[in-house]
Amino acid sequence: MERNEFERRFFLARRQVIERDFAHLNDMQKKSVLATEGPLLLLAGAGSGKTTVLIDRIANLIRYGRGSDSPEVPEEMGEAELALLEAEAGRTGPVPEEVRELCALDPVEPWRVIAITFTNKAADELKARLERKLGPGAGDVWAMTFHSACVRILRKSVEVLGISPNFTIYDAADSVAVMKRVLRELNLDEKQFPPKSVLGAISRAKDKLQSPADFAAAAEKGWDPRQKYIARAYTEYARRLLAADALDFDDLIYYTVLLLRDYPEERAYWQRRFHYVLVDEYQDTSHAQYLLAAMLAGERENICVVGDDDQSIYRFRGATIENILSFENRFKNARVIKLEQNYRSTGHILSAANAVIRHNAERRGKNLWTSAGDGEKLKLVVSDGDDAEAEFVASSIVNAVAGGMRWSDFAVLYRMNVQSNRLEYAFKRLAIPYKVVGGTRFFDRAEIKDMTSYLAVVNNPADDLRLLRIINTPARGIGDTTVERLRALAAAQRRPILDIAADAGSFPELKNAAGKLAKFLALIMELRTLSETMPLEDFYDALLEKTGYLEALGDSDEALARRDNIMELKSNIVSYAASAETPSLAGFLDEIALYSDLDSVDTQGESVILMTIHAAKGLEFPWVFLVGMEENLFPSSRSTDSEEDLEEERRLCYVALTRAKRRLTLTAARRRLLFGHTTANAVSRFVEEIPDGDIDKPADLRMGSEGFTREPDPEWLEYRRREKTPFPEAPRRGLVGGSETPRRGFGGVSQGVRRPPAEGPKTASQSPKTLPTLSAGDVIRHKAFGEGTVVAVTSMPGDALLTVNFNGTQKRLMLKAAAPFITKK
DNA sequence: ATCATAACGCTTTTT
DNA sequence: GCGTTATGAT
Repeated sequence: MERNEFERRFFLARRQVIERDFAHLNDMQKKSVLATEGPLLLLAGAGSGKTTVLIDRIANLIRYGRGSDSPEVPEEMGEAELALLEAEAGRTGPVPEEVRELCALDPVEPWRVIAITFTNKAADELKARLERKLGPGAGDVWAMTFHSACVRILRKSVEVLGISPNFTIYDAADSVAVMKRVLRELNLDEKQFPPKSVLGAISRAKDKLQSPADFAAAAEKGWDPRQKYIARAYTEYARRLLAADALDFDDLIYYTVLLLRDYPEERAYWQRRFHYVLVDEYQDTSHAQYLLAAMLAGERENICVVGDDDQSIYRFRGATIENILSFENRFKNARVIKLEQNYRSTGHILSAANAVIRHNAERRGKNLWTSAGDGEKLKLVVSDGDDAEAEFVASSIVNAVAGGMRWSDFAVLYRMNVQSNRLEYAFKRLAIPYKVVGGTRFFDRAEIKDMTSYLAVVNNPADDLRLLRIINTPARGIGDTTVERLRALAAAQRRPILDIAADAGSFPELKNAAGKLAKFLALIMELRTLSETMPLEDFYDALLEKTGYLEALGDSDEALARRDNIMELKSNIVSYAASAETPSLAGFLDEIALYSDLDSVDTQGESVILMTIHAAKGLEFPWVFLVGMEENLFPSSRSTDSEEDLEEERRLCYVALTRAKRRLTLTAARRRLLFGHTTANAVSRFVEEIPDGDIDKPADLRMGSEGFTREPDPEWLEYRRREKTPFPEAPRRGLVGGSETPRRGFGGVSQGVRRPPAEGPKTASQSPKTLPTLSAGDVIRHKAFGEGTVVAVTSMPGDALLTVNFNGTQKRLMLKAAAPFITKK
């Protein structure tokens, strides 16, 4: 046989054998996994098995190297090996180890693979699934966010830029705090120069790799005088951060790009290190992030980016679809593969999502399809007010749980965090276990910021921002005047504040405070020493003790909550110390800077999840409620006058719709209390964009006539069974049977407005049901919680608070709200 | 220095 | 409507 012919056949057979390992994938997915070499753009629709592809791709690299994609055949391979491969090619099932070895062509060491994701959540999932697939060796793959990857690179290499490798990371709140001080110092009015928008301008500048000097030069040439002031703010902001050895989020990317661009040895080092670069959520990357990925890939150009232009929802913070749209221009021989088969949702859901997104002009075009069947139509439910909307959602969930679903099967998605309030209120009344993701963050709480500021100062005494926060917390007699003098001296001498404090004796204006400053300094120094000798969690205890923070809190109710939070931080430290390879104070600080509590969402836990649509990206739920489908809310009023903004909102809607696996309920309220005013908005245009064939909605939207959710239907039970989730018991007829309405407010019951009575259910709302009379000791049966004993009844105006013991766990229920779900035994 | 109240402003989404 | 911050009083 000619060597040419031999090699052709060998390559073919090898590829077929390798394919056996990925037989569970569809053709497009397989192609994506096997195309290991060169630039690859993967357009992966929602629910198209993108993560699976990413995992298998990495598995393929590690197992077979270039084997599936390169025609190269090792010299030593001969006819015997070919015969073996060709025989194996015809078979199915897992490939025997010795055959695998024949197929491998420079298998890739795990640490040569970097998979960059956008969120920690995604990175963690990637890591976990890689580990499951490949075993512990997978731990060496760099699966992390852009920001974490940059921290790791910078910790090793940043010194050439003249920045300390022990730099501190400033989060968004820190940045704002610094900027406020900068603006005050520059005498810039915060109204004319809102800190956040100045920071936004700086952020955009860094994305374009503009230094303060570059920015100032551009501002000089430009026509907008404001830019010159912003340039000054940028200069001073950057100066302060550098003086404090601090980098903000953007700096992490910015400096890494500078490092790779301007330092050939560093570039060479990192390019030699990584042979394969993968970027997830590519549609959400910024220009600088694209540069970073491209530079890491280097001339090898083994760069695989995965994204969905229809799911780009972070344009407002610098993400640019341009990256996706122009990938093939930048990488000339790029391959492009579309993944359009959806494994998540049923037909009507996908059809609705496709229909909505089709209204966007700026996109590559893609159509999701499924073989799962049509499933259920979506449903639109219009309530009178936001309170009724929330109650509808809450009672639907209780009903469904009574019918065998689990709390964790549900997600309630909304546009803005403030919308969670109403929902929470309704959920509390019905004692529904729920979790709100996002909103006020744990690490943003004052007492937590205090504690982390101590940790930050101990770790980096030059961190003036954090130092100022704690220098007099708890009060130790270092007042505003002293602090002001310290700051003035520090600014004048370009020295850290703590340095000045240490030198207090030599400044006459600090004479009065010298004693107190010395004490404070001694405290910090002592803590520093302790931090070097003690395990992290013990050090934290020592910190609490030496600072006297807890005592200073007092013992009010609020203080108790704060204590709880402080102990919660401790458990954070403990679990960090347990999981990190080499736990350190610096490592812990990195972690809390880059991780939000968004990352700890467990969709496993037995709770309903409430979150913004943004936070839901990448997640899926059997039943999704998408609330607040009203004009001015979604799409947000700020986005309706620009076509680009509107398209981003529509993509957001697309993301929301594609979160649902089986059932999707949209809700809108005729009146809503928003920003202090009652507003009445039309139903969202996005709802109108859903074909009638895919959604059930009231014939006359303004009138409303929808009923109340029934018990889950047999289809659901079947689905649950398929998912192998145990059923508590078969649904039974409770008090809320059929289409009974548990509370007023649904079904278009008007509130004193001249509106024709709705044709919907009206029984309960028109003649209020007599509330069951209950007293302590009564045994009741709750639709969702089962049997329980009433422990206490506290009467309240027009209602009563029940404390009920359900099988050992106590729940508090409002009688009126819970009545429809309760039967007295 | 600490507390209370008033005023304010902020209402998109977050690594 | 909310929470945060600025201001003033004790």
